[in-house]
Amino acid sequence: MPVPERAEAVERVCLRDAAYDRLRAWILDGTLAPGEPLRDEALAEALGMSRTPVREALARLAEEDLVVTAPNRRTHVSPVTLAQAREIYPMVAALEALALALALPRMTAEALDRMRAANARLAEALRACDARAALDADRALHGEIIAASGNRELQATLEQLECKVQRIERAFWGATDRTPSLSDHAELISCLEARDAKRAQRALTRNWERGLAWITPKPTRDEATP
Amino acid sequence: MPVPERAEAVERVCLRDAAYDRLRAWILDGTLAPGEPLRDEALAEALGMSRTPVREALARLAEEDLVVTAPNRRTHVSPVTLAQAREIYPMVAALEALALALALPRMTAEALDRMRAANARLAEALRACDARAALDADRALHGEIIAASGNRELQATLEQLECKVQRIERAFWGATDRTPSLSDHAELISCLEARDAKRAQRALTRNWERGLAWITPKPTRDEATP
DNA sequence: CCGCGGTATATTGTATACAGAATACGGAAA
DNA sequence: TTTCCGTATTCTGTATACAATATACCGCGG
Repeated sequence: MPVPERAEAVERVCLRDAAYDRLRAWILDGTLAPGEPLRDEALAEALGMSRTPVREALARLAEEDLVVTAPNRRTHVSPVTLAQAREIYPMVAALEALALALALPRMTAEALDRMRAANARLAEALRACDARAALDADRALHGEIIAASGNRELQATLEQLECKVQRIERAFWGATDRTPSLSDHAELISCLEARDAKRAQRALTRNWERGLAWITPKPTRDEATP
Repeated sequence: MPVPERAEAVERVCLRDAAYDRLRAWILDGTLAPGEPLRDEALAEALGMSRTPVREALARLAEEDLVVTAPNRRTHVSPVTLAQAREIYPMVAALEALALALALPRMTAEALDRMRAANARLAEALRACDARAALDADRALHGEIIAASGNRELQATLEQLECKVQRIERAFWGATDRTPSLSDHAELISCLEARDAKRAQRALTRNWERGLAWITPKPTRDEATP
C-alpha cells in the first residue's frame, strides 16, 4: 500500500514556537495590553515551561516590535500610538496597491466570491457593533488580494504590518460610522472583476485613508472649522 | 560644570545583542554564505560566549528570514534566489516611492548634496569595479530619501528589505554595465530639487527596474530574440 | 517635609547540565 | 554491490543554577 502523502508537518513540538504563538496572540487580541510589563518567569509559569523558550519567543517578538526590551530592564508590550498609525497606514496602502496590481490578472471568481462574503460578514458585524468580527472580516477581504498576488515576500511584510494595524484598530476603535467601507469594498470588488487596476487602486487607497481618518481624532470637521 | 549631553547609550553590554550584530554582519557581507549550516555551539565558541545568547540571536535572525530553522534540525543561512529578488525589488520600489512623496517637501540642500556625493562615489566605484563600494554608495543615496521621509516605520521596514537586497546584489553581481544608474540618480536628484514628485518617482522606479534586470539572467536580449 | 544614600530583594543575562531527536556509520541480508 | 536496519554519536531543545544589574524599601541628613 502506498504511503499516504502528508502535505503539512504533523504538529508543533517546540515550546519556543508555542510560546511565540501564544504571546503573539495575547498581544494582538489585547489580553496583554500595550505597556504591560512582562516578567519572563511569570510568563514561563503561565505557559507551563521554563524561561528559556519564553526568552527566545520574546527575542522574536522584540524583532517585530511587538514588545520593547532593553538590557537588564523589564520587557514591555510595545505601546500603540496614533503617530504609528499615521506612519503605517500609507505603507500598507502602498503595498496593497502593489499586491492588487499583481493579483489583478490572477483573481479567480472564487476569490471574488470570498471577498463578497467577507464584505457581507463585515456589514453584519458593523450592524451588530462587533469590532472584533468586523476586523476579522476586513482582514479576510484584504487578505484575498494579498494571497492572489502570489508574492510571498509581500505577504510576509504585509502580515507584519497588518498585525500592527490590528492592534491599532483595537486600541482606537470608536463609535464612528464605518459603513462607507462597505461601498469602498464593493467598488473594489467590481473593479477587480472588470480588471480595472486604476479604479480598483483608487478604491483601495480611499479605503485606507478612511480607516486612518476614523481613528484620528476630529478627522475632517476640525479642518473645516478654522 | 554642566553634565555633557550624551545622545547615545554608552556601549553594548549584552552578549545576545553583540552576537546578533556580528552574525547579521557576517551574513550580509557573505562571510557566512547562503545555505551554510550554523551549529550554535560552534558559533558560541567563535564569539567567545555560551550557546544561550547565540540562540537568542538566531531566533531574531530567523524572524527576519536571514536564517532558516526547523525544530531539531540544523539552522542554515537562508538561501538567496532570483525569485526572491523579483518579489522584493517591486516592494522596495513601491515603498521608496512613498518615502519620496513624504520626503519631497523636506529635502534640504544638504541632503541633496549628500546624494550627489554618493552618486559620485558610485561612479568612482563602478569605474574601479568595486562592487562593495558601489553597493554602499547606492545604499547611501537611496537612504537619504528614506531618512528625509521622517517615517520611522517606513525606515524600519525598508531597512529589513534593503538588507535582503544587499545579499541579493552581492550574490548576483555580474559584469553588467551599471552606469545607467548614475543618470537615473542624477535625474532623481534634479527632480527632487525641482520638487517634481511624478518625474522623481519615475526615475526611482526605473532605477529599481534596471537593478532587477541587471541581475536577472538574459534580461532584454532574450525577449528580443524569440 | 523632602531628598539622598545604602542595603535588601527581585529580575534579568549567561552558563551549564541533561534529555531527546536527528544524523552518521557500520554490518547484515538480498 | 546495494539496500536496509540498528547502533553510536552529534546536535538541538529545555531546564536550572549562578552572577550581575536594577528596583524597592528604609533610615539618615538637610
